[in-house]
Amino acid sequence: MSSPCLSSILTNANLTMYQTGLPDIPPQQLHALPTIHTLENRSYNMRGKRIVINGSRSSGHWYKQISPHQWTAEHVLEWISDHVERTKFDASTLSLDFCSIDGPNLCRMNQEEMTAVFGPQLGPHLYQSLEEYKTKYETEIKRNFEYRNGYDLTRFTMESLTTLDDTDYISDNPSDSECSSSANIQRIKTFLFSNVYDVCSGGTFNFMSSPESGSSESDPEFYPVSKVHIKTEDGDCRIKRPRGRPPKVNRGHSSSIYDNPKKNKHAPRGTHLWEFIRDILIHPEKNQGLMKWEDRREGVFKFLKSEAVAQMWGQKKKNTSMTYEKLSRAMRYYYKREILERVDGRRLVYKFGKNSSGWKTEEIGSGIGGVSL
DNA sequence: AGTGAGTTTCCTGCTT
DNA sequence: GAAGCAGGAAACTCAC
Repeated sequence: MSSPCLSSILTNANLTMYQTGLPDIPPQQLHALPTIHTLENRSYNMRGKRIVINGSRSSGHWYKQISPHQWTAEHVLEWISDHVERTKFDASTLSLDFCSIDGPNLCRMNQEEMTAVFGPQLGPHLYQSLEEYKTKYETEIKRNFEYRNGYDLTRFTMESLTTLDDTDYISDNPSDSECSSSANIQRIKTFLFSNVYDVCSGGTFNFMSSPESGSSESDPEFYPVSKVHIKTEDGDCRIKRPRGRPPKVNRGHSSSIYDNPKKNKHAPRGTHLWEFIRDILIHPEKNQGLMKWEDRREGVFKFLKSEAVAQMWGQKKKNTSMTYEKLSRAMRYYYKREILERVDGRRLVYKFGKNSSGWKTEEIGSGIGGVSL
């Protein structure tokens, strides 16, 4: 059975999935935008559980972020749609019967079956694409697990791992005697579940390919994800990420499409945050209601537009994800070095400390600190 | 290549 | 409840 409406169904499926109205943002900027990953809430089904994922980065290709074994029918539709679009294939010749197929069932199909379903032109193309996604996902997840837990998973397929039950004991680590088989399986399941469902806990990574290319030739990249919450019907279970800045992935691989083109993220000496703040205060032309002196002689000042100042600082450092929260953390580090002093009980108010310079009227007047009015 | 400085990016807990 | 503050932790870039 063929349908002339399939292409519109594919389009509708995509519209349904991507109706957030995200603008076209280059991947570098997408990577840096602070709020872009908080825009979507999504639901997936896995073994009868409804899972709501809040706050994953959106690329517009959700299926690429999930293992093919966990694709829903929507993801499969999205994936087919992508290939139909890319290959300029006539979607009207496709059978609608297979548009409700989900990832696990899709993964069970061999090349002949795919060709029979999707035709000799699209079938092999889809089969090859699916194999690529399966392989990459399995390899990376296993590698991450092995790296963190020391188990050798090479003899297991993704299917066998996701369907492990507690009677299977797969530890290859003889020193892991205290670890029961059940606990082991649970650990692996938890890890796989976390990876498959876009959960990042420090060393866990998300799977995504270039939104620009959208092609299977472009290698999907792993990158860290921030602030992901998972809810199940059993109750809210927020996955905690470890403290500290998440490690940057693909360190040293400058060819990555996600490498930020900015080279000098770190400000050159002489343009420290406190100096930037000071310059805003002493240069009225730079300070358009952003900050004000509370006590000029004492060096007490206040942020009037904290986020705007943070944005300016971010602009200077070529970091579009700068926020007042981050800026203020850097400000608080100045307390220890006595560049700033605490002003207790007053929000957005800071005071220059004894190790700061160039803000006093007499200094400015005599040109100390390289500042002139 | 190693190291330290100065952030940046997370977090939790508390206060306003 | 939101916003801000405080400070721990870890990772980052850059200068030396």
